[in-house]
Amino acid sequence: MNENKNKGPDENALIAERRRKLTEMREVGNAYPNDFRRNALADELHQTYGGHEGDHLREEEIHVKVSGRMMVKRVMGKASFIKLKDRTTQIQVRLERDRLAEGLYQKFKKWDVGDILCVSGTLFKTNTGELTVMAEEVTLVTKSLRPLPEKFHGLADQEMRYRQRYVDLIMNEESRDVFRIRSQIITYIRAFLDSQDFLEVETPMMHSTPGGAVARPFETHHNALDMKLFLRIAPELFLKRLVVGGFERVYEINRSFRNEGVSTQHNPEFTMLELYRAYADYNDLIEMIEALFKGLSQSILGSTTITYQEDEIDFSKPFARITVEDVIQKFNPDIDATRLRDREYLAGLATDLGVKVQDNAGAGKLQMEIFDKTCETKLRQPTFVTAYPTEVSPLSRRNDDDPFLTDRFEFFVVGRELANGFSELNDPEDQAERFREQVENAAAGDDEAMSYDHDYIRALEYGLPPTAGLGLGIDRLVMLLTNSASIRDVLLFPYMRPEVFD
RNA sequence: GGGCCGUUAGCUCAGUUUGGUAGAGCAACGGACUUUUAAUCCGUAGGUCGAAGGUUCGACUCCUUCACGGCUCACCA
Repeated sequence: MNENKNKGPDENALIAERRRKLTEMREVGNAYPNDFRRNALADELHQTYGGHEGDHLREEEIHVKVSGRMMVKRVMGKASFIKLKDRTTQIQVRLERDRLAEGLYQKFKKWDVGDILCVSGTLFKTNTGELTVMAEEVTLVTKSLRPLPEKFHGLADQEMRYRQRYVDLIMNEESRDVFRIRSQIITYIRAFLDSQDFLEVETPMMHSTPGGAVARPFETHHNALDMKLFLRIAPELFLKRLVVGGFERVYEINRSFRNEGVSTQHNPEFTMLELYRAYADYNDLIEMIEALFKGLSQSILGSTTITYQEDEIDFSKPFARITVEDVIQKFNPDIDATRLRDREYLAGLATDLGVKVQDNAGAGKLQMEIFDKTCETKLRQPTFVTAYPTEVSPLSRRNDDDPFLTDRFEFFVVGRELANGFSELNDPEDQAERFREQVENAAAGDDEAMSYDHDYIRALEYGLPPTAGLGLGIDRLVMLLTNSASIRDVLLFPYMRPEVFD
């Protein structure tokens, strides 16, 4: 038996048996060779030779070198079938004792499902027409010490799928597909923006003043400088500094961090697209989002209609647009439309809905409470809600005709917010005033209120051109396009409480 | 944070209602088998039933607390 220090957690008899096999391999040579180079991937072989007649293939004598993890092993006496899985898909291999070097077949029979093999051989087709490699040489290049989950059901345990994503990815092709699509979505977004002359940038993730969103930040500490730092809650204020600097079109596909609850739609760290475009307003962004979503669904899923859980979503029609006050009326038909900005009236409605009304909440804040309670989940089809109250939009440009409102929208699909955008507030004096209000709110106990960012005001004083900007939740977008019910299904390593190893 | 549900062999699951000391399939181990497709056939081994207490002659089963997870409500994004 091996020494204790070499053992991983959860050692059991199955692992011990495989460890014993590894020890035997070490005794007769290099147990972890790395000198084999394949010359074909499984899906290339299926595409190129899958249509060939079996007799034809025999005559062609096509030699290939493949490698991958052994997912299936069927030993039938002096011959066996196995399946190797590479990054594309699986390819079957047949091993016959009498075609292999002396004693090799006996060694192979001790290998386990999960081991990583390299095979050289010739293509042929089985009686049932499956493209298969007849092995001439076979090498075990990585011994797998841990047994894989059961082949038919795969890995079903949700907790283990998230904690040990590597096992989930080995076993569940649907899970691999989700992350392939995630990558395609991000690639598509980059191409979409790059083609419009946007510059991709990276801005700090550690902020001395958190800002750009309404949320509690994570705090950390810089030892050498002995100072408090915050993980960013949004890159917004840095990106707008870049527009001041003359990068008129910028974007960042960013990881941001918010110290809030965890749910099927919230992870402490999440990915967002933020983009800023000078000489544009929020209507231009609405058009961009509409074009982006139509292009994405067509390109990624091959259709402009998609199924998400219980909903059929149609991206082909023009997306709906409605103002906050109109949508509140639509879903609250008994409301008194003449009192939509009457704080006392709204406070009463909010209280009836179970909202704890804060003393410093104005009509705008209360409108949003009512919206969240009565409207949000009903916005199933793609909808832009516009004209958000200034009170809840401290970075948005005030509407020219109605100072109660800003030129802002949020984008909803399947009852969830996917994006938030607005014409940027580029009046430094108005912005300074809004920051002061936020500071007052913080003093009054609002622990999500923004801080006063002096350097950001200074940047605005140099002059931010008229600009529009938006944030788009990438994780929620991926959920939508992969029909995933939980944000954890689209995050490779979602946040989990630490596992206890004893 | 509240509510509901779950945690049994490496994996997928029975067993809990009605307490009597744990089962199957796959995987493993030994054997048979040269075209399988969740291969098949014979045999063997594998579990302090999430943890700790309690009730009981006796607890996987009933009760309490805790841990982790899922769904959901609240809060938010």
